[in-house]
Amino acid sequence: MPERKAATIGDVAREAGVSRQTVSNVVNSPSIVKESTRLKVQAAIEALGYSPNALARRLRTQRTSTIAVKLDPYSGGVSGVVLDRFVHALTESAAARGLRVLLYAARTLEEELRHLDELADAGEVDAIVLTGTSRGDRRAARLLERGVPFAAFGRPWGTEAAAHPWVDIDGAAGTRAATADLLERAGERIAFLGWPAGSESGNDRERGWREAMGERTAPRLTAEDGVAEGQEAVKALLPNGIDGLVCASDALAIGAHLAAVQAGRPELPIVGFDNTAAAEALGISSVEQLPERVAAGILEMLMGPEGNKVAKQDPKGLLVEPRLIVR
Amino acid sequence: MPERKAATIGDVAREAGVSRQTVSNVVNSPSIVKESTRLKVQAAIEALGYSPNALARRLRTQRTSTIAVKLDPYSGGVSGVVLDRFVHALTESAAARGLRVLLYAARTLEEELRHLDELADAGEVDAIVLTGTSRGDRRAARLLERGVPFAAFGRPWGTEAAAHPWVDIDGAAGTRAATADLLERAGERIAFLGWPAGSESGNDRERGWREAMGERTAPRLTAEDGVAEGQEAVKALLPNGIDGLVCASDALAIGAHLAAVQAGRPELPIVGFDNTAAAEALGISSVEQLPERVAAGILEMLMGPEGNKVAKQDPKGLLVEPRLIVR
DNA sequence: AATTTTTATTGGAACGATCATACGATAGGC
DNA sequence: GCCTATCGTATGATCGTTCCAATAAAAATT
Repeated sequence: MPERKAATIGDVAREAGVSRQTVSNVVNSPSIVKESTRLKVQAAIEALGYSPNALARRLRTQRTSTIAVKLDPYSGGVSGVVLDRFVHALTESAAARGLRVLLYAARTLEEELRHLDELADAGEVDAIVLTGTSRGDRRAARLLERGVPFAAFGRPWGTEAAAHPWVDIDGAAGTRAATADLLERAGERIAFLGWPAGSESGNDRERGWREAMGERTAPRLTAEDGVAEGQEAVKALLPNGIDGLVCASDALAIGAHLAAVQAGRPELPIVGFDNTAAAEALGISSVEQLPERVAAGILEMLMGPEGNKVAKQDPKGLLVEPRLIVR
Repeated sequence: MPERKAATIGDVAREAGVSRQTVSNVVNSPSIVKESTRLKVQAAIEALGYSPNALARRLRTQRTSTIAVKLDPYSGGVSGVVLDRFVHALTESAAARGLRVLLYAARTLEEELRHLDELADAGEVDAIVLTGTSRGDRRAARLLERGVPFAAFGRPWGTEAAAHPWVDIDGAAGTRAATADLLERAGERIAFLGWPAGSESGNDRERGWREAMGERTAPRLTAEDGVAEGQEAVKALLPNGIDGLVCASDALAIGAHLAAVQAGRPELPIVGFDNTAAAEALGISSVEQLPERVAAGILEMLMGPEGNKVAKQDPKGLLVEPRLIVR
C-alpha cells in the first residue's frame, strides 16, 4: 500500500517524543542537538521514512535552491552542441552543490524577457544563468535593474563590463594556439576562414589568428556559418596555395575539408572550433571549449568557491582557456 | 529602489478593500467574481505589481507544476543529439501547458535511482519523464512501486508492457521506409549494417529492413556504434557488390560512407538513422526521429490532450512514425 | 551559595497562498 | 409575505517547514 501519505516533521516529533523544532535541528544542524536525543530522532525518522518536504522548506526559507537556464531551440546546425554540453555540466555541478536546474525555452528575445520576469516575480529561482550574451544585452540590463542574481556564459561585450559576473571562453587564445601549431607543423601561409563582420566572438577568434601570424601574411576569408558556405569560400582559395587553415567553427572547417578533398589536397591541415562530434568523425583538428569549466566557474561566481546558497556576487569575469585537439 | 519587498495577496486585498479570497478568485477563476469588484481588484494588482508567489501556491495546492527529466552525460559521439532535441521540445511543450522542466543528472543507474527517490520523497515534481528504457527497467519498476506518475520515452520492452504510459519511435518503420526507398531507386541488394545482438532498438531497426527485403537476400553486418567501426565493417564488404546500405545509426552510416569513398564508390546510396548534423553535413540520407512529436505525446499521456495538471494516466503506448530524409 | 553563562529544548508565529465553509444579500416560487 | 435557491464575498483553518524568543536545565564563574 504505497499510497500512505508521507510523514511530516510533526509525525516524527510525536514518534520521538520531542518538539518539531528539535527534529528540524537534527535534520539541518545536527551538531547542536544532544547525542542521545539525536539518535532517538534519527530512529524515528528512519522508522517513518521521513523526508522533509521541499516546498514547505522553500516557502519558509524563501530560498528555492533552483537556478534557471535557457535551452535554445534546436538550431539544426553542427554547432549548438557546446551549449548542450554546458547545460549538462551545469546540472551536474549544481547537483553537487544541492541546487536544481530549471529549464526555460524561448524563441525570441521578447519571449525570453517575459520568462525572466515571470521567474523573478514568482520567486521561482534564486539565480539565473544567461547564455550567449551580446553587446548591450537587454536581458542582463533587465536582471540588473530588478536585482535578480545572475551570471552569464559570455562576456558583456559592451561598456557594462564590470556590472555583473561572467565566464567566457577565450576564443582568441584558441585560434592563437591553433595558428601557432600550424605555423610550426605546416608552413608560413596559414589562412583564416571566419564569419562576416559583426560577430563579437568572430572578431575575437580572428584576433587570435592575427596575433599568432604577426608579420606574416595569408588570406583571410569569410562565410556565413555552414558547411556548404565554408566549402564554397575555400573552393576559390585553394589554388592560391596555402599551408594550413584556421576556421571560426567546425561547420566552416568541415566545408573547407570537403573543398580540400575535392581539390585533391586531402592532407591540408585544417583546424575547426568547438570540437564537435562531426569534426571528430572526420578527423579534423579543433579547438575544444571546455564548457564544463565554464559551468563550474559560473556556479563559483554565484555561490562562492564552496557555498551552497546564492550569495551577493562581485561583478567579475573569468576567461577560460580552450584546448587545441590535434588530429 | 527595486529592493522593495514583493506585494502579497494580503496587500492587494487591503488596497482593493476586499478579502484575500476574492483576490485569489480574481487570479484563478475570474468568472465567479462580479465585474465591478474584479476591475477594482485588477487595478490594485496593477498598482502594486502583484504576482502570486509560486512557492506558497505550490505548498497549498500540493502541486509543483514541475516535471523532471534526466540529462544524460555528454556522450561525445555522433548520436545523443536526439535526446537533446527531445529535451528542447519537452521544455517548449511543457511551458505551453504551464509546466516547468527540472533537470537531473546521473552517471550510473544507482545514482539515478537515488535521484528519483529524492525527487519523489521531497515532493519536488508532479511527474517524471524517463528516457532510454530497457528490458525490465528498474527505474520504471521503482516509480510504479512508489506510485509516482511518469511516462517514458522508450518502450517497456519486457513483459510489463501495459504497466505505464510510454511513447517511442517506430524504428522498424523507419528502416522499412529506408529500405523500400533504396529498393526502388538503387537495386535489389540492399545490405544492413547494425549493432551486435542484444540491443532492443537495434533488433527493432533490423526487423524493419528484413520486412522490407522480404524474399530478397543481401549481407547483414554488425559493428559497435562508431564511425571507425562502421568504416572497418564495410571495408570488407564492398567487393561483394551491393546496391545500397541501411544503417542502424548515423555514426555507422558515416563510417560506411567513408569506406565507400575510399573504395571508389562515393555514389553508393547509404541511409543512416537519427538525422544528425554530421549526416546532414556529409549529404547522407537518414531517418529523422521527430523527437518533438514524442515530447508532445509524453505530455498528452501525463496530462490528457488539453490539461495543465498531471492526471491519472492510462498505461498506454504510442509509436511515432519517423520520417525518411533523402539527400 | 548565589549569580552568570552556556547548552538543549520548546511553543507559537510566520512564510503566502488556497480550501472548505459560513454568511449576507438578492432573486425566484408559491 | 414567507420560504428556499443562488450568488458573491468573507472568515478561519491548513499546507509543512523554519525562525524567533522564551524557558528549563546544566555548567561555569564569583
